[in-house]
This record gives sequence, structure tokens and C-alpha cells, in this order.
Amino acid sequence: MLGERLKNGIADLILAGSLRPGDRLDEQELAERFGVSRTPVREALHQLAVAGLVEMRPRRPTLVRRLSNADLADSFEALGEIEGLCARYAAERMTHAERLQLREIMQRAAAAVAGDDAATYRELDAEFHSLIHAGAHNVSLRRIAEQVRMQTAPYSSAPYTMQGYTPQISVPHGQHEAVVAAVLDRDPARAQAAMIDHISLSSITIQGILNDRAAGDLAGAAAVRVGAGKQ
Amino acid sequence: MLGERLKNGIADLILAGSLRPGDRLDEQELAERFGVSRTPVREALHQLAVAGLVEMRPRRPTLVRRLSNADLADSFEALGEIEGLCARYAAERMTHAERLQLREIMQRAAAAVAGDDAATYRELDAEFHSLIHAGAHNVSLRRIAEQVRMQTAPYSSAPYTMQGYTPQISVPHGQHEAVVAAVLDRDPARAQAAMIDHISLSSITIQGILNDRAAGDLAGAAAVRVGAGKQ
DNA sequence: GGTATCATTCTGGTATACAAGAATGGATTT
DNA sequence: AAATCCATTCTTGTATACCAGAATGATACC
Repeated sequence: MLGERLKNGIADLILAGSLRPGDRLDEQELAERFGVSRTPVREALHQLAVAGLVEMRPRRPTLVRRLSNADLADSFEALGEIEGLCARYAAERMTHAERLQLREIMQRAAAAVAGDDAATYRELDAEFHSLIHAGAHNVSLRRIAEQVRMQTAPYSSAPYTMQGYTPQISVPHGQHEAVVAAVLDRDPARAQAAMIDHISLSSITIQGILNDRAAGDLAGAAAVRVGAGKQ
Repeated sequence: MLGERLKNGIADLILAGSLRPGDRLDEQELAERFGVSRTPVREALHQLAVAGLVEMRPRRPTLVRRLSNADLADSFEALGEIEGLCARYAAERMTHAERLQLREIMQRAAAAVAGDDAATYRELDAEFHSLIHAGAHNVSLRRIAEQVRMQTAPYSSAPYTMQGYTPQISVPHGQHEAVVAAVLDRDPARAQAAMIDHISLSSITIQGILNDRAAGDLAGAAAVRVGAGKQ
């Protein structure tokens, strides 16, 4: 099944930031890029549309989905609730082996924080959340969590790709630790609350950065227009 | 966009029960049925696969997704949590107009219950949940809720299509009333708890029916095999 | 008589060709 | 000079033809 490979490939381009929200996804260009025809590309794009990563309008170019500020706020609110549920169930249901994995990830993350290694930390952050999703032992909930996380991913990476901005990776790490402590203590309510707090703060941070960036972009665009003499 | 029409058309066939879990979805047959070529059919099927209504395996016939007992239990658990969240937010955020709509639906539903009109009640049940989803005022959460509900729909209709089984529509109606009362009272916690209770009982009822039916089918299949002399 | 292997057929996967609609650029008119 | 309309081009939507792989049946061998 080539479509699956393509779907992941295009999703990776978006998640990695090579393609940013609002960018056009030309079917033929993607087909050439991946060395296939347009047919499987179209299938992949349709699938990504259902997943909420791209937006397709009839007879109009497909775009990387651009969330309005309101939609982004909604997505993060939903993400917090869903991840909170996962954390709650994980605290109840994780096996011993899964708890050990969680501890191991946290140790590696602590090392990345100590070494100020943002790239590694970013990977471990994803692994951490993935473990929580799986630890909830509910395939439906896990599927939902992965999907919402994917939708917000292009924006979540903002702190890491912002030029001149050094993310404070110690802050989210501390919140992860609070979640893990509650999960290991088998304290569902605390795990849920800690996770919701974590996502909530992420949301605020990211929206702040995006607003700053938008303001900067507007200023830049205005300057260009003035420089060109007319729009 | 023909694909959208097809997607809804095929989904309706599944949701209405014309196509049941495990049934084969032959691309050519669907194409002829809808008077189009295989291309848009394939796109629709891929989208439905992402939505979780059908399952596609490489080089293998596409089937209406069949949830295992465990998967079904997971889906209902997730549905309960998600709908519970929607109810909680709805209690906080519904506008006055939305609350009036809710009351109106409940009055019509009460009439349907009084008249023992299961078909009408079924429609109003869908409308009720749809109002709650919308009333949460979170597009992301709403999208998730609709999706999970769609996945469970082929099974939720079991009580209504079970031959010789007269659904006790007064029971779910009473639970809906409890949710609505809490929403109208602007009591988020009570609305959430009432909704979770409602979905939980639905889940138990449906799984009971399905297990009975499965037992009956097995007995029937065994009888056929015995009658044929060999398998 | 049973089992294993091979061939045939059926189904999904991909590519290519064609059609339809939208956007953009130029030309003409006001 | 500006605005509108028309034509051309580009991109998406659909259909058809071809390819690959899996299942099933028959045949041959053990």
C-alpha cells in the first residue's frame, strides 16, 4: 500500500515544519517529489483531510490546514481534556513494564534538559505522550489522542522553530514529572489534573508566541508594501 | 465534489444498517450502484477508513469495520467520556437559544415516548446528542464526538433492529432528561455525570444484546454445518 | 484418499488520459 | 486611467486501462 507511505510522508513534511499552515499542496508536485502518480497522492490528501491536517475545498488547491486563533484554542482545550483522560486511565491501568518505560523516558529527558539538548528533548516529549496514550489501554481513546495531537503539532513546534527563541525545556519537563509521579502513585485524579495543567500552559505559551510572530509578520508585510510603493 | 456525496452515501448505508459490520464493500459494485467510476469510490472508502467506519487491508477486500468486543467496549468508554465532556461544557456555555432548542427536542421526544414511536425517538435521540455536541462550543471536541458516535452507530442501532425486541425507549429518555435538567441548571459536573451514566448504560445494554445475538448466530451456524454433513 | 502445488480468476493498486471549473492576464471600452 | 470582460492556462475531478497480488479451485503426486 503506497498510499500509507505517502500519507505518512506528507504528514511528516507538515509535522516537521517543511510545509507550514496555509501552504499549497500541489498534487502533481507532490507526485513528482515522491515519484508516484497523482492518484495515490490524492488518496493520501483525502485521508489527511479527514485527519484534520489539510483542508480541501472543491476545485480549489489543497492547503495545509490553518487553524484560526479560536480553532487553535479549541484544539488545545480538547487536547488537554483528551490527554487528561489518557493520563487518568494510565494511572489506573499501566502495567509494571509500561511504568518502567515511563521512568526510563523521564531519565533520558532529564539528561536532555541538563544538557540543554532541545532536539532530543522534543523527541522524548513525543515519546512521553505516546506512552501515556498507550498506557490508557483504550484503543479508541488512543486513536483520538494521536489525531488531536497531530492536528496541533504544526503549532506545538512553534517554540522550537522560533528563531532567536530558546525554549525553556525545563518547564514542560517539570510538568511531565508531575504527571509521571501521579501515574506511578496510581493517583488518577492527580495525573489528570497535572496533564491538563501541562497542556494548558503549553497552549498559552504557544498562542503567545504565535501572536507575537503574527504581529511581527504583519509589520514586515506592511514594510514591504510601503517599500514597493503599492500593494 | 462527488466524493463527498459518495462518502455520505456509503456511510448512510452503513449507519442505516443496509451494510453490516463485516460486509464486503466491493469497489466496482459500489461504483455501479452510485453510477460513478471506481476512483471516487476509492477516495470515499479511504476517508471512511480514517473515520473508522470501514477497514482496508492491502490487497484485501474492504470491509465494514467490525469491532471486537474489546474494541466496542473501548469505543463506548471513549464515547462516554467525550460526550460527558460535551455535556459539561454545554452546561457552562450553551446560549439561551440553544437551551430553548434543547427543551423543544425533549418535549417532542417525550411525545414520541408517550406514543411509543421508536422511529421518531431514534431521530430525536440523534438530534439531542448533536445539540449537546454543538452546545459545547468547541469545534474540535464536536468533531471528535461526531466521529466516535459514528463509529459506534452501527452497533447502537442494534436495540432497534433486533427482531422481536421492543426497546424500552423510556429508559434512555429519562436519562436524557437528567442531562438536560443539569444543563439547564448550569450544573456542569452533574451534566457530565448524567451523560456518562447514560452512555454507560447504553453500552451495557447493547453489548448484552450483541452477545445474545452472537450466541444465537453461532448456534444457527453450527446447525447449518451439521445439516450439511460437513463444513 | 489426502495433501501440496500450480494456474486461473478476482480484487485492489497505480498510472495515464481527459474533462470541467477557477484564476489570472491582457485587451478593450467607458 | 481604471474597470470589466473574455480568453488562455493551470489545477483539480473523473474515468478507463493496465498491473500486481491474493484466494480458490483443480490436478497431480505421495
